[in-house]
Amino acid sequence: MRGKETVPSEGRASDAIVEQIQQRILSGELAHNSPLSSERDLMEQFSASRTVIREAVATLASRGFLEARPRYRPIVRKPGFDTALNSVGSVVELMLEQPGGVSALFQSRVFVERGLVRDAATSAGRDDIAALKDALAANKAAIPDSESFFSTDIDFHGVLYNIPRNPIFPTLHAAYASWLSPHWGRMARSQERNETNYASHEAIYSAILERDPDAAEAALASHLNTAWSFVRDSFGLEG
Amino acid sequence: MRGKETVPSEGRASDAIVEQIQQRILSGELAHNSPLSSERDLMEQFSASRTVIREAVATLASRGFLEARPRYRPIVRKPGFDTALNSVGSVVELMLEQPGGVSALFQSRVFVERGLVRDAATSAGRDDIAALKDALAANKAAIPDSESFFSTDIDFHGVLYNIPRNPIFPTLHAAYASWLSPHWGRMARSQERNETNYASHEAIYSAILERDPDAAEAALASHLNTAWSFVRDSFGLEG
DNA sequence: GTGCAAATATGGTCATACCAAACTTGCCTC
DNA sequence: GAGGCAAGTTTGGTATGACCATATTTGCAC
Repeated sequence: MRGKETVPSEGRASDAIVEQIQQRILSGELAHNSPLSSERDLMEQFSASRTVIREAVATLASRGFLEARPRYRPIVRKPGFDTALNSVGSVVELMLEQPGGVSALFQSRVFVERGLVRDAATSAGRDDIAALKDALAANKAAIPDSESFFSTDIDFHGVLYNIPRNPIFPTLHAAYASWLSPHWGRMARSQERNETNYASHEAIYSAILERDPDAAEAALASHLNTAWSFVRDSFGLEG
Repeated sequence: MRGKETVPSEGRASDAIVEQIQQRILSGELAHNSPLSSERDLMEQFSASRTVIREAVATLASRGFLEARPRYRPIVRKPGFDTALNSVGSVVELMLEQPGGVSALFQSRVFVERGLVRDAATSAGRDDIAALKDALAANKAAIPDSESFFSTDIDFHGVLYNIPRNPIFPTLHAAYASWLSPHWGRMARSQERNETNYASHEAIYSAILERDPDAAEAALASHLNTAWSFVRDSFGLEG
């Protein structure tokens, strides 16, 4: 007998398998970073055809539970907040190519960071302040080297995202960094600009130290909007 | 001859097909909401096996370019910002099941809306105010009916997300609504609580009218935090 | 023209086969 | 015994062909 009786009721046969494997990953039964069993093994385990197994694996991979490089064994990945961002990445990049896309994303970042510095000014703890101070110092030291200035710049802003003690924010920061960097990276750099940017960071820091939310927000908005207009003009973007 | 010579060089055969179809969708050659050609047609068009075609379709579906219900023809979807959020959905839901997940997400919402009402207070236009007023009136009228109060409540907050004129925000609002509703939905409702919530909305509206960002922010924070503590206590959540 | 039943097209699954690249084994050299 | 290399084996990627159940279309009857 060929084409065996197909289960008539349910939707997809692979769904059940996806569910089971997903549970095993979440429960730790399948360890993080360990390779998945071979497709032919899984066929036996679930008594399903290879077609279905492959479909299940593909689904899990698209959800971030497996990392499946073209010709290698899939690797088990226990997903975290970063996985979520990774899975949107491709779609977001398309959005960014549409008119106004980069601008919209950047403006949302400005919005978020305005809130972050306000909160920092009103409620940053001793350790937060210390972290900001360190990041600022590193940024200052990097002024001569545009490459590392770029990275310490990102780090300085990153400190702000840590202050809420909410894991969503650092993830968000990583997302902004990875999505916006491609555009920033193409921007001309100069020590002069580095100095300007450093001065802005210092102004933000000072306002936070002085517990002045309005000043902090204003300094940050001015800083980012200046940077934005520079990037925008660097290669004809809208907004 | 069976298993014809497989292209040795490239990684996945389906990738090229995915790319082409994706382009046709983005260019509009394949219209939004139109059904995709049948798999057997696509086999001819791309001279590929059904295996590869199906894999390509599955990939496109997972990226949100196609909506593939179990037994129907895939439907072409030109992705927008909402597609992106939709594709994170499954991962986010897992995050929410982890300790502190719901709390973290909700606190991020409070953060965003605090910023939104501040901006509304400083820069809402005539039409924004009108929209808020309408939403508020609808909310008031719905006080006796908890079901529609819930929905007009969401709408009222939604108006705030429209004010920045940035397509990311309405999308974000939809995301919050869909991710948090499952938890809200289980909360006990009463006309009394509806009245309390309505009063909060009115307070927010008034503060915006009076162009008082601090009052607006305070009113919103108080409103959401009260609601949160109510939900939290309703079924033992942390945070 | 409308309604419904038969015919057909289509997506979902199974089984089998073959290739090329990845991985394992084991022998051979230094 | 450590290291390297070649043969052998496993595994993922793809192609075919077949069959089921359901969606969709066709076509006849009223």
